[in-house]
Amino acid sequence: MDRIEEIFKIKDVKPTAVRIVVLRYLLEQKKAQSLKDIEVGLDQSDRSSIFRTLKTFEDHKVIHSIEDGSGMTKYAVCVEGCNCDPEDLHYHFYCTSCEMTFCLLDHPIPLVNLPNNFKMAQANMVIKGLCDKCNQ
Amino acid sequence: MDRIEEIFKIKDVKPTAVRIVVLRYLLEQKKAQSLKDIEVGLDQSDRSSIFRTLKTFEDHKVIHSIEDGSGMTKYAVCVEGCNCDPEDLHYHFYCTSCEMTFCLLDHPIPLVNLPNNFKMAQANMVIKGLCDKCNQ
DNA sequence: AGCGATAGTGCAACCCGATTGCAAAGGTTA
DNA sequence: TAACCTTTGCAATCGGGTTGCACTATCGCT
Ligand SMILES: [Mn+2]
Ligand SMILES: [Mn+2]
Ligand SMILES: [Zn+2]
Ligand SMILES: [Zn+2]
Repeated sequence: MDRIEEIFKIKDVKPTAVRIVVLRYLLEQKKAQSLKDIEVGLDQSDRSSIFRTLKTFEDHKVIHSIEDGSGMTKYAVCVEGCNCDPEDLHYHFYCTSCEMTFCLLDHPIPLVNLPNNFKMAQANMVIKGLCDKCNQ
Repeated sequence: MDRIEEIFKIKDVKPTAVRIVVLRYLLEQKKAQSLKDIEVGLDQSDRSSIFRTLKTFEDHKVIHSIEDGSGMTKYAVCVEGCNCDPEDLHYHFYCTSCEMTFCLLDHPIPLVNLPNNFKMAQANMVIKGLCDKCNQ
């Protein structure tokens, strides 16, 4: 069973035509993708179908979304075993020059001592600056 | 000299009618405000004027913006001495129940060891969950 | 296989926060 | 005062995101 089939099975998502091409596309990318990126990258699928696919994927923790401040939500495939719990979260890096957004997969976010009685459920942690390519 | 005059002077912003009411309004708030929040809170100033005022304030580090994932950028007045450098940044908390966004002023963000040659300039760190009021 | 129920897709329209063009109003300077 | 620059208000526009709806594919059952 290949990676894509496996993900659909583990995350309990029915594999459909659009879902398969979107997931395959996302798995090929090195940077997080916006809805527009995916639409352009696939060039035949409908935007609203991709949109609903992304919602489904996010609900089932196939992907996670990143608010990088660019105005477009970005999406990236979750790593194996990720359940999108606080301990699964990682930093993201947004390069203000090339406008790429990366998952810093080996940079888990630290536990933050919140004020009394505050309860953390998720987090969106984005570091902005210059990536290695742009920082010459 | 009161706080408002002082801020305009220190941050080198010319105090104009709209700027004065916007800054005064922001200083009164306990939670970060969206453009819409400010427009409603002031109820006579024009949205685009407020918008441009916020841009001016942000450029001059009078306020900082927060992308909390709600779809509306939020703004909060910087504390005295803040220069919006990495060491001045703090976590934010977005309550998914009451939809309020707070500055966690006494929670500075930690230094992150970025991959080789990456350079951090800014950050947008938002923790999401339930605030003390909503976490009953 | 046949049939009704359910889920997914494509298209077009809409929503709404953000942004801009432009002319009027205000302020500054010589 | 006259020329100039800045700020403001209004209306229009942009663009990402979202939704209604009809059509199609798939599923569950007989
Ligand atoms: Mn990620
Ligand atoms: Mn803040
Ligand atoms: Zn870059
Ligand atoms: Zn709350």
